[in-house]
Order: sequence, then C-alpha cells, then structure tokens
Amino acid sequence: MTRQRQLVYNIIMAAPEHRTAEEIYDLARAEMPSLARGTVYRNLGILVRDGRIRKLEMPDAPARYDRERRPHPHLICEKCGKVEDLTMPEGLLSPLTAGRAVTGYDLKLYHVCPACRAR
Amino acid sequence: MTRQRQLVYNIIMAAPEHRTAEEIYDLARAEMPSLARGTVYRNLGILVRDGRIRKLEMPDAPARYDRERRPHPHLICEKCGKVEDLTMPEGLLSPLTAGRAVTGYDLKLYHVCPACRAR
DNA sequence: TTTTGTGCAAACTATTTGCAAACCG
DNA sequence: CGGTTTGCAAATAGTTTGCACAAAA
Repeated sequence: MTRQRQLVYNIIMAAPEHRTAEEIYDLARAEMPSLARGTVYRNLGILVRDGRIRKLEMPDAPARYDRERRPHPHLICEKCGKVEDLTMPEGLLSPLTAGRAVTGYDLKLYHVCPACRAR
Repeated sequence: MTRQRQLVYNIIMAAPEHRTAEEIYDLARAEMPSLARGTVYRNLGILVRDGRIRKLEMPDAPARYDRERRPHPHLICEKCGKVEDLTMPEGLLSPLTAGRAVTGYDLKLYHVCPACRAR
C-alpha cells in the first residue's frame, strides 16, 4: 500500500458518492499535487481486481467506482448520471438464474432524479 | 433511408447475433466497399435514437447492437463476450421499481458459455 | 432545391502502457 | 537490495466530428 493507493482508496471509502476516475483524481490532487492521472487509473484497477471496491460501467460516460463491494442494483439518473445504491431482494433473479451457472449480474434501473425533474 | 443505412439495418436484422460496430462495418463492406466506418457509427446512432434497434454497452469491450427492440435481459459469456437474449418474467423487477418512476432497465447476467467451459 | 447523408481524415475521450527514477519491505 | 510503484508522456481503442461533395426527399 503506497501513499498514492491509500489516498485513492480513502477518497472512495469516505463517501457514498460513485465518483469517476477524474473526480477522484481531482480530489486526490488537492492533497497530493504531484499525483499522476495514470497512477489513479492503475490503482483503481488494482483495487477492483483485489475486490476492495467495485467498478460501475456507465453508458456513454466514464466509469464510476463504488465502495460497496457486495453486488447490488443501481438507480441511475438519466439526466445528471447520479447513482444510488439499491438493495437486491432475496432471490429476485432466481427465475432467470435457475438452471444456469450464473457468476454475477449487473442491474441498472433508470429514472430522472428529483433534482433534475425540478427543472 | 439511404442505401448505407438500409445495409447496416439489414445486417442487424438478418441474424440474432449481437454484433459490434466493427463487425457490422466488415460485413457491410463486403457488399459496399466504399462504405466509411464513420457512416456505420452515424447510422447505428440514428437507428438507436429512432428505436429501431438497441445498443448494448459491454464492460471493457465495444458496444453491441441488438435487433430486438423490446427491453430484455442478456446473458453474457465472461470469456468470449457472446450474448444471449433472455425473457424477462412478468413483474420480476416490481419489488425494485415500486414507488419509483423507473424509465427503463439494463440487466446483464454473466456466465461462462458451454463452448468456453469446454476448454 | 433544400435537406440530409456520405467519405475522408482529423479530433476526441477515457483509459492503458513503456520507461527510467523513486519507493517499500 | 529487489521487486513494486511512480510520474511522465506517448499510445491505444472506440467513437465522434468538420467539411466539401453527393444523394434523397
């Protein structure tokens, strides 16, 4: 664990926001101005590979990173891209996974968040 | 509807495969060698916008295009990326969507397909 | 004949990588 | 020390865009 990696990790764990690499880079630079963008990407990759955080691919937008490592669905605003964690009801996907050796899932629900609807 | 757009559309409708833009480009060029890659992307975008086909974003891989326009889940092989259409059981997501103005969903299930498991 | 689309090439965005120097255990 | 990681810059992959010309409505 280098200082850089710890910093990236801390930023993700500090808040429930689902930040992009760029946002993490900006926040980290406030603390360590010499930090390179490539280092952020490399460490995000390592943290994901080691299962300490999760990567959340977004349609037509940069990926976001999630401090919650257990699989769960996401509710995503179509307008601003804000992401909210949902809880997966027990056995919800069973009808689909039954008889298949499913190794994981990715469930995204879309809506327009209250803030965006207000405009 | 130009000849180019028709061609792109026909290729997608001709088979249940979920092809990438590049694969579509290659197939189309066999028929119309002058076709430009940019034209394929432009037409895919238009067909998606008009709801005639669907775009399927893939993790760490180029997007694929689906001739089936009704929303449905996908079963994706982790190794080779092959995509299979699934049928969404009636009301499966209701526990998650209840009380929320959900506009759409994206559900991907992952597995290792028989062909890949055989190796 | 006005709009819409094409081919080409250059641009762009998000991300990855090669490398020499710096760091960590 | 010896492998890992860094900062930097250049490279990459997938996709988008500006433009002059051509095809469609």
